[in-house]
Amino acid sequence: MSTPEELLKIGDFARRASTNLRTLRYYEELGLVRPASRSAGGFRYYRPTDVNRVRLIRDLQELGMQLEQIAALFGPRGEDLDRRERLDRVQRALEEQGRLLEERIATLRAMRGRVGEALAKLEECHACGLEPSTDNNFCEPCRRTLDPLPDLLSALF
Amino acid sequence: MSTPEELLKIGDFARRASTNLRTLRYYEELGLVRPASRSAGGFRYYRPTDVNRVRLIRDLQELGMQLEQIAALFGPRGEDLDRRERLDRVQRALEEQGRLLEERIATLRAMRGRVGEALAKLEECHACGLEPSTDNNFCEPCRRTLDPLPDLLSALF
DNA sequence: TTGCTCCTCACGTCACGTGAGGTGGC
DNA sequence: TTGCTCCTCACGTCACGTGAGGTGGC
Repeated sequence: MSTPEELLKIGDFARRASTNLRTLRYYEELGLVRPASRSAGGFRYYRPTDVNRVRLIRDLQELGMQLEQIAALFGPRGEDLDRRERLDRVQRALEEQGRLLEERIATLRAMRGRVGEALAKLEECHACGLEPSTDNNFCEPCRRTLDPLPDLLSALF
Repeated sequence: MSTPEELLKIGDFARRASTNLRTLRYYEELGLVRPASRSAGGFRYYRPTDVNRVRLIRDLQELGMQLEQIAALFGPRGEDLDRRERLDRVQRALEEQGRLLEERIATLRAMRGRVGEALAKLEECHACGLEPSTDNNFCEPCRRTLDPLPDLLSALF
């Protein structure tokens, strides 16, 4: 016999999923995460394994996806899919997430590189005694090297 | 003589900054990016170097910062800061961005690892002939190994 | 003068935040 | 019965999106 998982009230479920009641009710409205059942009084009861679903939704949001896109990625969740369809759909969703992750990691690494360069240049600025003048507003371009500043310094000066 | 940078109308400026008019006007409302001047008829004119500022704002938003936090990170931008204060403020902003980047990259890498594991398990599923039953709803737990599914598969099945 | 760009309201939207007022469950 | 959790509206917010109706600039 499979252990019949204990259902959770929305508060406990929200805690396990690191989210809150409002968000869960909104996800339900969009059909993203539905409680397994309701009590006679209207209380929502959730399957513990569905916390994984909530966490995945949040992760995909962080990757820049809108809730409607996420719903489309998940596709219908009925019983009316056969084994093959189900496996294929899951694989496509995972591959899509993988693509988004690779892109994101690449751009963040590039950003990190630029931050490093800006900090290095800033070291030089500490050592340099020249004052910014109206001639080179906020030290742009650099009076010492006459080069333009790294973009990040240009943004922050 | 320093080349007096040509000022840009909001449309050209938006194109260079990969954004749009509404966003720039909203940033102005919040005091984040102000046009260098206005024409008699009210047209905004921007300094080309300020595209760096706009791009930085967008990058920080992608890292999860709100516009008010970004404004605070930037601090006041008046002429009334001395050289040392200015350099220190810029350094703090860059270091903060660096921290956010490291955190973000680490969590994205972890996510990528989990996607890889899920895809590997899915390969096994393709090879496995067992049908999901009501006993193991959507193959959870796995009927072959009796292990729980990777969280991502649990979320997607 | 014509066409394109820009202007200022101002209402709409997405993903929730935050009460108000009321009821369910151990 | 008491206290805590939950319920459903419903209005508010952040960061813009999207016209409406009008004017500026080469």
